[in-house]
Amino acid sequence: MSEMSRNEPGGGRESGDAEEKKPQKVGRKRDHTRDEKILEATIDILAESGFDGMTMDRVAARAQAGKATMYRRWSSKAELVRDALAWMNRSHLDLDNLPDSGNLREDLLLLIRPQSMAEEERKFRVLAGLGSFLQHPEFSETGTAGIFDSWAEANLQLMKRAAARGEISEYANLELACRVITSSSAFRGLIERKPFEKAFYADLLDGLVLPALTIRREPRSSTR
Amino acid sequence: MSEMSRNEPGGGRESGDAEEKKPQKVGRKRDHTRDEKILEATIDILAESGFDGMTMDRVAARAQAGKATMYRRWSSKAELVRDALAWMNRSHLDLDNLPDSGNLREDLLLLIRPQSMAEEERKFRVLAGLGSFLQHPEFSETGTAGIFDSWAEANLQLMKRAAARGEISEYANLELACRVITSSSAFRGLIERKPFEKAFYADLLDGLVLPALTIRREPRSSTR
DNA sequence: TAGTTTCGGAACTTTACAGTTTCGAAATTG
DNA sequence: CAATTTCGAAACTGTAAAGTTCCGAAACTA
Repeated sequence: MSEMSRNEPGGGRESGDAEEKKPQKVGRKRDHTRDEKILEATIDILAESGFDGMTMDRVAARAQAGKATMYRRWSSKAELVRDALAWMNRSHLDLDNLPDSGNLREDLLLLIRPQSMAEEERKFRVLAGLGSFLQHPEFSETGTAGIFDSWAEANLQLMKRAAARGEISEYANLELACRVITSSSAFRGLIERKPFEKAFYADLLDGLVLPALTIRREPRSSTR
Repeated sequence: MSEMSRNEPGGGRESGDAEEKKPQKVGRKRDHTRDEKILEATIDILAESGFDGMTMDRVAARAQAGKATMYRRWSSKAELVRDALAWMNRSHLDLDNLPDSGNLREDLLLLIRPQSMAEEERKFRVLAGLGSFLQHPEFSETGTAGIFDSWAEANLQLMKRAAARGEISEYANLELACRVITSSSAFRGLIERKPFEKAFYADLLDGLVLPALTIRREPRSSTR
């Protein structure tokens, strides 16, 4: 988040220099509830129409805001989108409250409840419509890391618990398995643009991931 | 390919109707070597700067062509890009001349020779920069199918041969394994934008795909 | 109350680029 | 040769959207 601040009453950090911009206290205060409304409208429109279809005028209209209000907070469309992505990804999976059924397959499936998947699909749609905006490396991480990393981390914890239970092989490459799950799901959602169905996910687990994790013998070492 | 034709000497298909446009033979002939130069410049710039960074003026300048020449062949930027993608994907993997070392792992690795991988990475860069242009379903297939499908098909044939040799389980889901290989590679190239190294590919094979394919017991049936 | 800053809304300016037209030169045909 | 169509190059047109400015009203401070 990098919003410009000018008439912020709370953030009065004392500056060492004398000629610094001291927090002015005169005038109407900035209404922070507008921020979220604008970010929400931004994500809404990104999900509907992608980056190119998202115009500042449309966002302003959707958020019932004036463009002056928007440009007082974000100096460009790129900055607004960057912050909107961060805002979208603020709700991570709750890593402290993961399913624990005693069975890895069940745990992995419980992770993708229909409710949370609707959210994720929306995020996918936003990402897919982002297009070449994701090109810029500075924004690429903001856009993707928030979604895939937290999911991969959750999967990894489930797998580690399964390993501790002796449910899967001690030789299994858990990080690789997690990457494959997220990669395959992302490819399906972002590139193929197919809906994320439970059957697809179950096939991926049963046909490839779980068999590989439960293999008994040591895998061949990689060639480097 | 859907280029407009007007002064084409060769394509004189006799028209049944009397008032049809008959192939005129007068005037300077169209120089077909310009087509390829323009398509090449298009792909060049797409790889460098993505769809948004590719302007018709830039392509014209790079190809040493006039814009009139371009619009005589393609009626819009979208058409030009579509044909350029098809042109880029004209060199498929040679499915009739696949490696056959007698070992699946070796075959799969032989498929990604460094030389062909440089080509593929370039294609990945083009696709990544295509962004929201890929949104349009009509072009999505042109863009992705040419790259991933032929590769997945080659992998599938190698796996089928390995299955015939008894090298991998009869229960293995070969199509799924191929999809996972292409998906993971595409995610790495398109989303993470990391280089496609042989070590990554070998890890994927050794850590996940080959173990899953060589599993002995029947996998759990998928939940639908 | 006077001064300042916010608000939504709308008009405005600027810029980038797709697509069109024009130009003189070169090919091609009859 | 004359007519026609191509070529590269450049000028031109139209439009969409980013970014700016102005407006009257509201909120806040001193």
